[in-house]
Amino acid sequence: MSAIEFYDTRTRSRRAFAPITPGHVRMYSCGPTVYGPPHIGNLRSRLFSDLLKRFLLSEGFRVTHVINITDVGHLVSDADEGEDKIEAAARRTGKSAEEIAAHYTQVWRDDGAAVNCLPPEHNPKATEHIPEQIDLAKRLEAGGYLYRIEDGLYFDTSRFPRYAELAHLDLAGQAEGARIGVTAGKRNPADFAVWKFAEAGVQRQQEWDSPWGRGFPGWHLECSAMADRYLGHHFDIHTGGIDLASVHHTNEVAQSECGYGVHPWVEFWMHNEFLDMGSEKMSKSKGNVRTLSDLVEKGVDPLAFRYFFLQAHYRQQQSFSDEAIQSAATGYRRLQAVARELGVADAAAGEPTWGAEEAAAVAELRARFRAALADDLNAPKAMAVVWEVARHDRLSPAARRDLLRGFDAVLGLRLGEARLAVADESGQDPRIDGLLAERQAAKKARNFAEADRIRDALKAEGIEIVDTPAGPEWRRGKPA
RNA sequence: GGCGGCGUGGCCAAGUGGUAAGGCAUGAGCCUGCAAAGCUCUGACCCCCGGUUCGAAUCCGGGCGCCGCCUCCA
Repeated sequence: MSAIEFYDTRTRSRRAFAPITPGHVRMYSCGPTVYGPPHIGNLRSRLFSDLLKRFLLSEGFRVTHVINITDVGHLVSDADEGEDKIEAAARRTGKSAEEIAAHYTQVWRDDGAAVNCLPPEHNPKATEHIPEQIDLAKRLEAGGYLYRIEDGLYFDTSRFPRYAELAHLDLAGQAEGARIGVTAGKRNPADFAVWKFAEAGVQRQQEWDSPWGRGFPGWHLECSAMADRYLGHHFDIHTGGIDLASVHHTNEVAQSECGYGVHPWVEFWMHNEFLDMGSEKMSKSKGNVRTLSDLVEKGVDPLAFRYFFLQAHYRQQQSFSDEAIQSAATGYRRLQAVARELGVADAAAGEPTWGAEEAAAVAELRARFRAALADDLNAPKAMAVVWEVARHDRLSPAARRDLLRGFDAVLGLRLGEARLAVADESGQDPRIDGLLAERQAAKKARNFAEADRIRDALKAEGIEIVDTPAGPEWRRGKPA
């Protein structure tokens, strides 16, 4: 078996992967800041970490996966100024910060479940780990990494020589650029807040006492503190969107390596690329973010989005468009049809038996599927193997069923399961079933005009009739 | 100004030195009362120009085009 290789952002290279503790992988994924609905780009990140986790599980590793919920401290704008996102949303809607956070945390969990992501072993909230964050800040203060200015406690990036390492930053070059805003009092442009002081006269909903006064933690602090709490000082994999590398992750590294005295803090940094939205580029300020619910409203099965995700490599920008998601939905539907016919989800099916020749073919396909994923998680290549099995005309149904079942443990497409999507159950509505019977009778009498009339009438209601070898079925889609 | 990525058939997308996976769509056929579904068949001068090589989509140089990050952002 070939070695597992993953691309690591820090070293900008693909390396053989092996967990620090044999047999046990510890990974951390940057989760949502819960001030608004997750969009499909966020979902790509979630799906990426889920695919990674499922693959590691299929390799026999025990996996401890942590995904944080950031429910405080993420500022609306520029470096370390502006309003806290959650406080801002609360003010805008008249709800409490807790209500906002609780609501969007639930949406995030529901979306993850809808696309069949495994729940993380730990899903810690920043507000429930304030002591851990204060502890880290104290460690940094003791090490002389912090300095205090008017609005908060800042990390002095010049004290950390490896600051630019993860994202390969050219700090001097950047400083010449016009886009770096400089907060008054900061020693270096890249310095960031570890603890922010509550402003006098401004009543925040979320603030805590600390050795430095009342306030709230800086955005990056919670990830370092919670990763440490659940995974220890040194762990295997940290994932997130590519945009997080240069600021958020860079700052996490600075805090963690200086605070906990480790290097490297994380063995593999894995970043997923963005969804390319083309002309309809998503922008929260423009209010045109696309969410999973938007897709569902258009009749797209959430798992069709998962299928869509699997069609491109995670480190490649993936073009999203209605046409692209619709073709994925079609492909997914067909794959499901095959899987159902094969009984992929039928628990009753016993251990398959096959001859030596077939066993060799099965082993070869299984090896290619596994090798594709071991090759820096090349999902599209693995999907090609899936289709090869789905359309194989020489393997026995039992062999194909067994292969697809094994593949799906990693893919998470719920292959072969009866899905209750928009439209599955037929035979549940007496009126429609009655009309269907009438149509059958008309067909039998070769009165096709009447048969088609019934079909058209139902279609006008958004109900589609499909004749199958087993008889007519109907399903309710969206009204045309 | 700095950092990084991409440009493969109508669309999405693998492939990083030996002459192009897969999905969707299109067209033709089979099936069907008609549809739908399903099945079979169907398509590529790999952005352009140079170079290296026995051999390049794959490496190098130069163009052109597109995108992301550096500021909250997956």
